[in-house]
Amino acid sequence: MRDEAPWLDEAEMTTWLALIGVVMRLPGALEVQLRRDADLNHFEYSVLVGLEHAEGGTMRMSDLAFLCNGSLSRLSHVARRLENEGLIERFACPDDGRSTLARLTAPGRERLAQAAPGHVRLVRDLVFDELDDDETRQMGELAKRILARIQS
Amino acid sequence: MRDEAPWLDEAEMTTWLALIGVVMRLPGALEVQLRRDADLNHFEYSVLVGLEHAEGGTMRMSDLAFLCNGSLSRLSHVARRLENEGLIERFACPDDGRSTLARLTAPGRERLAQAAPGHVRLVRDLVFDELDDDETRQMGELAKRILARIQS
DNA sequence: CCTGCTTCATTGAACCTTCAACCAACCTAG
DNA sequence: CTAGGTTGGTTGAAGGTTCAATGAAGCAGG
Repeated sequence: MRDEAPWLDEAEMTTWLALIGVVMRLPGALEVQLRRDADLNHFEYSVLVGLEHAEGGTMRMSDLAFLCNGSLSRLSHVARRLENEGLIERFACPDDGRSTLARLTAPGRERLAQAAPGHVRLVRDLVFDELDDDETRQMGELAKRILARIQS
Repeated sequence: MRDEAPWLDEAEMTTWLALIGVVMRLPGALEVQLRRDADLNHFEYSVLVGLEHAEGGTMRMSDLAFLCNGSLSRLSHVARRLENEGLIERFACPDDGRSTLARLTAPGRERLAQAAPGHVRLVRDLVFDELDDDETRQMGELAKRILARIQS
């Protein structure tokens, strides 16, 4: 309850409405394409992408959850679904008995290949085709600083 | 399947990871405060705020759904909950028999007053304390242009 | 005026996420 | 070595969102 301005000024409000608009609508826009092309939602897609970029297609559940911006519980449920579909597999970590490792399977890579081209095209359509190089850098820097605050 | 670069370049990827990070994590961060201070989720809060800013605290369901960046179906479910709690009321539109109007009640305003100070403080903490005036304007402009593409 | 199309809104079922409880493995101070 | 705390992960239940179906009301052409 420190002495702060009671609400946002006009410039801040304009920015906030645009930002929250993107935040609320972007996931839905992405999921339409992912569902259509590969029957995945955005979180499932990011799990598969996360594993694809990892050494040996393998990552600890905790690290994967953080990378995908989701809770461990959420990942655990999603991993069960993905495992039942054969897109990933899980096994105990040899180094730490508490940890579980998740690995991308060959069918998982295939599914990713189904989704990726359309996904990239959409991301370009919605974001990068609108921004020049300098604006892209600018947006990245600002988002990164805001993200750092959210994560802290 | 037009001839496009197969994936994002490094600058684009950096920007995308930061942006999607904000998109995935911001709602959760906001909801912690709203749930604690007023037992609302972010969508419910934005519904109440939308009505508060409207003439006579009243708005058509469709317009409200668009303003809140949600589907009409989602709003319909949420409106039922809010109405059961007495925070809003719904009634037929006199001008158009298809439309329903939603109005903010006095208890709704009270609930909003419970949530708002903490919400503003949090929005400042996460976003505007990190940005100077020029960056705020910059972010607003970029987000607005991206949002326009998502909405189209 | 009546037929078919579109808009506005609600509903139930399926699905997904969150929350809290739980358990096992690790770590560390005494 | 062991009791207590921390970390990593899973689970079931509760709650929220999406999707498709439904229906009422408006509108436009013949």
